[in-house]
Amino acid sequence: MELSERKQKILGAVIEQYIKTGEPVGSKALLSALDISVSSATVRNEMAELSAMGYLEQPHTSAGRIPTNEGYRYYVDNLMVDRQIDENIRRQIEAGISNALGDPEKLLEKAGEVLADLTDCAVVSTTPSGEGAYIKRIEAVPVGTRTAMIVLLTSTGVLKSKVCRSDFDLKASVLEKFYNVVKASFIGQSLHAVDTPMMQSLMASLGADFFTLMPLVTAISDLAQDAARTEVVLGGQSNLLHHTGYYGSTAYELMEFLRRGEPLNKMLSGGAKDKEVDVKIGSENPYRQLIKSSVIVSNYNINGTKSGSIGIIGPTRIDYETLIPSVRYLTNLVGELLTQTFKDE
Amino acid sequence: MELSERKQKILGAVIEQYIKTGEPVGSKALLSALDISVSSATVRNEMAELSAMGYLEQPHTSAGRIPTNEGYRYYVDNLMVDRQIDENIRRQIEAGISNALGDPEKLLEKAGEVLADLTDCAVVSTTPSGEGAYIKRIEAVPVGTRTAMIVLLTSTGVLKSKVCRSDFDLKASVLEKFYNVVKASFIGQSLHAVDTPMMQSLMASLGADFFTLMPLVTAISDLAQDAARTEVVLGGQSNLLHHTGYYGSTAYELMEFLRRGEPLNKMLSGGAKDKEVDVKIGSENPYRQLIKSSVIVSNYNINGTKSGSIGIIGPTRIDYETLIPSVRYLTNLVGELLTQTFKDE
DNA sequence: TTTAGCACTCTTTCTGTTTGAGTGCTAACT
DNA sequence: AGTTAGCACTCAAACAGAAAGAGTGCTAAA
Repeated sequence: MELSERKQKILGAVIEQYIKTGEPVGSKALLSALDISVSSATVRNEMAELSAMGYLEQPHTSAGRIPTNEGYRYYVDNLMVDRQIDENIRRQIEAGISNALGDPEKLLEKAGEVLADLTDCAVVSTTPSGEGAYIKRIEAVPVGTRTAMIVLLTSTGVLKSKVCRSDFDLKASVLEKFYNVVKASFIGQSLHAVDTPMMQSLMASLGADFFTLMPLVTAISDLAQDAARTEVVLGGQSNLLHHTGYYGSTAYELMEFLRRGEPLNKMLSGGAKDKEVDVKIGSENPYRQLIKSSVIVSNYNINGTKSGSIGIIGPTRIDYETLIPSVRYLTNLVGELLTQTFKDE
Repeated sequence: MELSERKQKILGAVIEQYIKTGEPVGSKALLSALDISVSSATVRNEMAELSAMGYLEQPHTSAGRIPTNEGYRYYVDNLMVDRQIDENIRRQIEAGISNALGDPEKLLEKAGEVLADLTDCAVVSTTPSGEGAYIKRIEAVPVGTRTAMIVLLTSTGVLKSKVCRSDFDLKASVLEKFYNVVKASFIGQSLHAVDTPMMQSLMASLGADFFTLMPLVTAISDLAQDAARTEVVLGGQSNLLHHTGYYGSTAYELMEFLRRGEPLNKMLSGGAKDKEVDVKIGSENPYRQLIKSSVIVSNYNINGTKSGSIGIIGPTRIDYETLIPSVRYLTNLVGELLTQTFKDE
């Protein structure tokens, strides 16, 4: 659908104005924001056509126009200037996560906080997928005569731990056997390699030690699966309460949706396939709880392969032009940091 | 301040009714809920006196009465029946955290979820304090030629990790020296023993290895401090949005307050000194953001010593009679579980 | 001490009115 | 053709009574 240059200018101005003020914008108000020398009547005619095309709508007959989802879409795809990141914002981001090295989850939490403060949106991100990660180290630390904490560390820096209880005293001899098994069967294995068949054949080979080692070994398997699972890190939910439109049960439902995590995980891993930054506006989102919201997602790469995503969730009336570069910059930065810290050598 | 038996009955009935309905309760409505044979006029007179005493108030002249903070206080201290926990609720709690063994933080998260679902309140808890915990184990796992992940485990099951970067290659010989230092100076030490003087004298004794080991050793110190710090675990914030009275900027401010953590930490560690369960109503709370809320806190003990707290935050109009036993039961259960898992032997 | 009765107050709801913003249309103008 | 001025029209928001209803406080009698 081609729009005349003037229509584009008008549509863009309406959207930018509406994003700024939150009020429906009328023909007169628009005129002053527009450096075009036509009368309000002309603008009115154009706006009427834009409405007919589905880019604008009126809350009621005598009100100004607000953008439809299609309007925003056209704006994001065609009108918006894809700017570089603002220097100030860049500095804020860097200051925020400069000293946040640690495991990936902590880094993402910190990054989420920064982005939430910056965008006044909720921030969601997924921890690096287990894809390509292998088991770097396993430790069993006795915490009681018959309980031990099993700790597993992956090549991507994910650290998981679990307390497990045995039916026998965990004497040095038992631990020694445990470490032998660990060394022989687990260290260096990819996380995905620790699956049911693998565990079964391992169990079978344990022989007489089966009963003593079983709880410890199943704990490892649990941890490996845990580490392979991407987790959703959430931040800045309360920011949403700022925005008009998120109140009462709407706010509650959205919060509950965010808390659940699993749908978010699906959504994030699905999104932004080839694009650098993916924008989903209102009803373009796959979940009804997000029907009034926009989501901006970008992926981060570790060692050049797509490993996770960071996204922001806010009202459809959101400053796409400055937020998109922010999200893109942050994901790139996170990717770089994680790559640097956990690179294979 | 002594109240006649009838006044007590009336005050109690007003409060219970108001908790149930959320509407101001008038003399007539009360009459039917009260098994007393007097007229509404008499009740009216009594209510007028209760108002004068500061236990009840009217939103406006022609409305029914609602309890003041002092009213709730009198109810909680004198009128409420301190029931045992309801059998159904007990089962729900146990079902919820039965398989949540792991580190304390995970357990508290799970427990918080259960309690939040049960009470429709926000739940806050603090992880066990470092008091009495000692360092059980330290590991350095190389994740790059010059980066290593340092992992520290305490006797109370707290696991902390941090990536640190060295200026030298972390060869086996370096690690060996590291473990010698660890064994000699850290293992078995109480978390509080790792302080600045201790670190200084340790640094001085390192001699030629100072520069190679320094980053690793300071990481340990960081982790020890980290582990000694109690952390605030938060859950069920979105529940608050259910309740009338939490909307708009009130809701936002409360959410932000919860997010900040530090004040909560102070509040929880201060509260419930000798009492089993501590109830703070409205303006009794030390922070203005909680002026419209009630907080019910209880402590959990590990090995018989007070180690942390779990509390719920909701509107002042809250079902104290059933929620207090729930909080008490859960904290006891959490204490037992943690004691069992990490007991000294 | 209790109660019936009643005047009074104040919120809530509704109804109608006014105001103002903004539109769409028509007819004139370039 | 496209543009503009003018004007009637629509609708939300703001305001103002009026009526209904809930609940009170007070008084006087039981």
